[in-house]
Amino acid sequence: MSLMNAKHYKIGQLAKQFDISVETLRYYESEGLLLPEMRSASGYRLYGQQALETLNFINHAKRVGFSLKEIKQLLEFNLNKSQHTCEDIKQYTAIKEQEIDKKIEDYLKMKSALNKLYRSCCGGKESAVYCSILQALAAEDIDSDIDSGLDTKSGVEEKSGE
Amino acid sequence: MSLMNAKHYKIGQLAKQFDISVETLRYYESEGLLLPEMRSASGYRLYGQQALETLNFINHAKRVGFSLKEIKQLLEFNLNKSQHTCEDIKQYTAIKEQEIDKKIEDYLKMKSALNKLYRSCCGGKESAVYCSILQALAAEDIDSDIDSGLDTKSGVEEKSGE
DNA sequence: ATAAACCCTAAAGTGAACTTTAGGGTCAAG
DNA sequence: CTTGACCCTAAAGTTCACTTTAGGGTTTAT
Repeated sequence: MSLMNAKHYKIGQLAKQFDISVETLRYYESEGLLLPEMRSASGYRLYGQQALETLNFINHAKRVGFSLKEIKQLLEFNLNKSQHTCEDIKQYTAIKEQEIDKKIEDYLKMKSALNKLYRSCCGGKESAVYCSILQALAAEDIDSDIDSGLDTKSGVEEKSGE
Repeated sequence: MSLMNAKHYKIGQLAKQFDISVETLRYYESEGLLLPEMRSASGYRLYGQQALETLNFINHAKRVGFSLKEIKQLLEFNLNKSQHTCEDIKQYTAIKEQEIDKKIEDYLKMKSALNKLYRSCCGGKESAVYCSILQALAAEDIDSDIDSGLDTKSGVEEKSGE
């Protein structure tokens, strides 16, 4: 019953297997994502099969864009599968997908604006005095939402002395 | 000569014009991006026309994805246009575009992997015990690069006591 | 003249995911 | 028996772009 002859890994061995740092593993522990199965007499962390699976799960979840906080939640889902529905889990990924869509959209906008700048410039060896990139960045109307009150709003009149 | 009757804005007025916080303006100053033209007798920051232009430049540059550090560099380019070439400036935007391309690529990969998970799941009200999303995240081979040495590497043998 | 609205500085906090530092035990090899 | 590789903890630092806090002057309207 208390006989266990399963493999156990010290933190450095686990780190090497997954190509991450031991500090990261300790950090994951501090965040409640990956607890060692036990400690040796001298206090060394000993990880078992479960740790390999958890770490694998963490890596996969990271790869699809989940934050550590979200991964913690997903690990809980996975641990208590029976308490949750497919609907819940699917919804969780749907929300993440929307977030990622938003980022893609934002970056695509940036890329397009940036590429417009890029194409506008000759890129030659002449001085940038008339560089159209700098001109465009300095222009007041790439996107006009700053033209309210520039002429009419109150300003502080500065009279020579002061 | 020392007679100047240009408009000057106090920090709160400038903040309102650009719809940002006064703290942000002070932060930009601390980062060397936006210096007030002068100070009033009581130490209030007074911004002039130049500040409006700089802030406008900052906003445009932010919108296309430049960091504040990079914007500082761009402002320097803009200030000393004649010292730089179109080639330099164009190169600067090209590098940024590559970075953004990389991000888009990364996020597209995430989206695709995530969507694959999404589509695999029935999303029903039944328990998640066999949820294919959780199964996929727990699987060891979504992307096989962790199969080296799992069976052969050294492990710590743990014998009942200890 | 007083209260509200505004301004100032310096320093610390935020969040994410780690990394680094400092100081100190443990274990295997030679 | 000591050296080097490995492990431990607690706490602070990193990056980015701000925000918040604390404590205190100034200006404006009434």
